[in-house]
Amino acid sequence: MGKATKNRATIIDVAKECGLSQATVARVLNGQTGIHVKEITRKRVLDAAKRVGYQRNAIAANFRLQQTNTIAVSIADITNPFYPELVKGIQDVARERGYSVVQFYNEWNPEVEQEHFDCMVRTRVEGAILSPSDTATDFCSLHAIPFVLLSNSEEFAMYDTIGNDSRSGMRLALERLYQLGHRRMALFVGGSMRSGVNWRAELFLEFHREKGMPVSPENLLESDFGVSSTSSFNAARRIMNEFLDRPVLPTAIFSSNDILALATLQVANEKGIRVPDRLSVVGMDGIFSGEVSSPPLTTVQKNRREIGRTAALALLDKIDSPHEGTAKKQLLSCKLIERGSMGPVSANHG
Amino acid sequence: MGKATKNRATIIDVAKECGLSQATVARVLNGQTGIHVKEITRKRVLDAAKRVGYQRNAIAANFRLQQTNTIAVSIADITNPFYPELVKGIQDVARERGYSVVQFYNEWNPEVEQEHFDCMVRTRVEGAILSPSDTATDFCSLHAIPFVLLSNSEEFAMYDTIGNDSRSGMRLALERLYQLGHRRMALFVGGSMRSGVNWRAELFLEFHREKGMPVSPENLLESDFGVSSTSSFNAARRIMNEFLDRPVLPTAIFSSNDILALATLQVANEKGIRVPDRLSVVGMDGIFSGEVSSPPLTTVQKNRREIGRTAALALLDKIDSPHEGTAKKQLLSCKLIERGSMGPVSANHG
DNA sequence: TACTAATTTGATAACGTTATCATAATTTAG
DNA sequence: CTAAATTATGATAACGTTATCAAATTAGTA
Repeated sequence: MGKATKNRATIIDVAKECGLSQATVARVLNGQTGIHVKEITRKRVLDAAKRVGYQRNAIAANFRLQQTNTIAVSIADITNPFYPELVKGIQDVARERGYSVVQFYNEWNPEVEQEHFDCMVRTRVEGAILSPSDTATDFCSLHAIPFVLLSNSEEFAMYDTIGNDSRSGMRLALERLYQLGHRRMALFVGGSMRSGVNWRAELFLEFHREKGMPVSPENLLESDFGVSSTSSFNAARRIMNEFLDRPVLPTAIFSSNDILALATLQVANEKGIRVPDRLSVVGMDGIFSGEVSSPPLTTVQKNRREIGRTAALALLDKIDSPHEGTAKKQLLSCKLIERGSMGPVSANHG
Repeated sequence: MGKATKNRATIIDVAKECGLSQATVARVLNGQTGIHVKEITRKRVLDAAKRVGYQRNAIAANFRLQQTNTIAVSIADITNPFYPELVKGIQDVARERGYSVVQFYNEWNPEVEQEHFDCMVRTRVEGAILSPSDTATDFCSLHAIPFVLLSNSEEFAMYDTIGNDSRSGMRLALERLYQLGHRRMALFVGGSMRSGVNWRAELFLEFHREKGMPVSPENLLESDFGVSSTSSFNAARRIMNEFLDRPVLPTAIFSSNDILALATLQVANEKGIRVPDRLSVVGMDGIFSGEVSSPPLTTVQKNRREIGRTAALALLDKIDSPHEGTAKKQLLSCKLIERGSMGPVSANHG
């Protein structure tokens, strides 16, 4: 019962209604371009279609054409504030080009992710945009369906990837902090399953070497990876609650994402450590929460909408011409958004 | 070129491979329950399927069965922090029950919304969860597709709706503020296209009448509706920038959503109006940004995940048994989450 | 007019699956 | 050791659309 076995009007019903063949009706209603049909019969068909309430059965059409006009998006978690904008960018481009988008959320679970891949194959999506749940994610079950990855990790060098140039973005922030007089900085990274954690630390150390600044190891902070924004945030708070009690603090903390930075900000506020007067806080991503914090968060903004758009365009290109030689890697540049949480080093910095 | 005309193995290929009829193969691979097939032939089929790399063609199956196992979700904007949680709740339930979810974002545009409805009909989704872009939204193009609405507005009394009991939630907050000694409160509402704006004001006034408190009209604030969170936020900031300069301020401001409240909080912080000592700020929704603000935002939390789950369950019920008499209305209760932005009225309140 | 060329319509075969019915193989009972 | 009951397999008709080809109509030209 209740199955969608509604007797909806088909092309044949329309044909009967207007006394023409179903071929003609089909031509009028869904006709490929450059097909001849008399104006008067067109009208006959259209009227009849309206009378019987015809609505094209897309399942049948897709089946006949062996195509779905659908692309898949696989991400870990739509409630992670990073993704909605990205998904929107994808949707925008896809709809423009007549594609539907179906989303899969794997909750960082590789098994679920694999199930999703199988589902993509079964449902014959025509392409996929994947944010791998893990560096070890195996794409071979996707067979012949074209896909691009959302990643800036080296691990996936053999695939087409779209990501942000986080390295340059991070340098941008560090340079600006240096320029503002900061000489004692901390790095706060979140353990992520996906990316090799350490390039940030390397870059941080390298930057300090270049500038001839020493780095105290206790200024390299790492927080647990959380399955949700809230849990990441709370983990980061715990770290900062301890760290900010130390007698000698850095003048600036760069965090590998905004959630860590917001936790830093909140704890600093609670402890009466004035931001940015005594501590500059810089994040990365550019999520909405950073706009509404007090003070607003300075951050290395990733243009998430643009990543989505770019990924979708790359995928659609690939669908249209699957030949391709080498893996293409696109790195979108980041932008430093200077807001109230960053300032020059002032006299009262110990 | 590039169309997904991959020659993927079909049931017939498997049949050839193992020397059995396609009927038998079909029985093994996708068989309905309670069908007899010898264990040895089952194995023959399974092996052959693996050899040729058979993956069921879901388009063909859907076509044959005239069903899609898909439900649609129509919302305005996934980047609005209210929705991702809700969508996740829907996805959870849907996947549990074997349904896929396809999402539509109408950007508050009723024409786009109608296009989406048409698309749902064409693609034969088996049900829809709709967050109407407007009180005037017309659902008749959905024909025989079962749907439920996400709304707590009276306007849609004739349909099945799932929403939050925002009225009770708001009372919860006002009562608590009263209990904390607040006698001079302001109401800050965002102009929304969807809901009759005024029930909040009515409730606010009614509450004050009950308690025998006067209401100064200048404490009824309204902000423009923004198409994005950022624009809502900025509009609210403008209002508050002016309002908080007045000589005599309320001791508490209740906002109809968290974004307005966060704008209030930020402007108050900028102006050195200490929250909650001199001003208590209470929001509504329970978005993530409220957890990470300084101080954290007290808010009337809507359990968005639960709304999603409830809506999905209601819809799937409706799909399974479409008889139904009267429209069912479910109002989920809200919860007051007390965080740092609310406190008792203190001596230093003018 | 008659004959070709262009245009317009109609009949029909796929697409890959599931479900129905018929047939073949096997078991059970008398 | 048959007849009936059960179990296992096969042949085939849908589902609604699009695309191919053939047929019919109209227009164009000598």
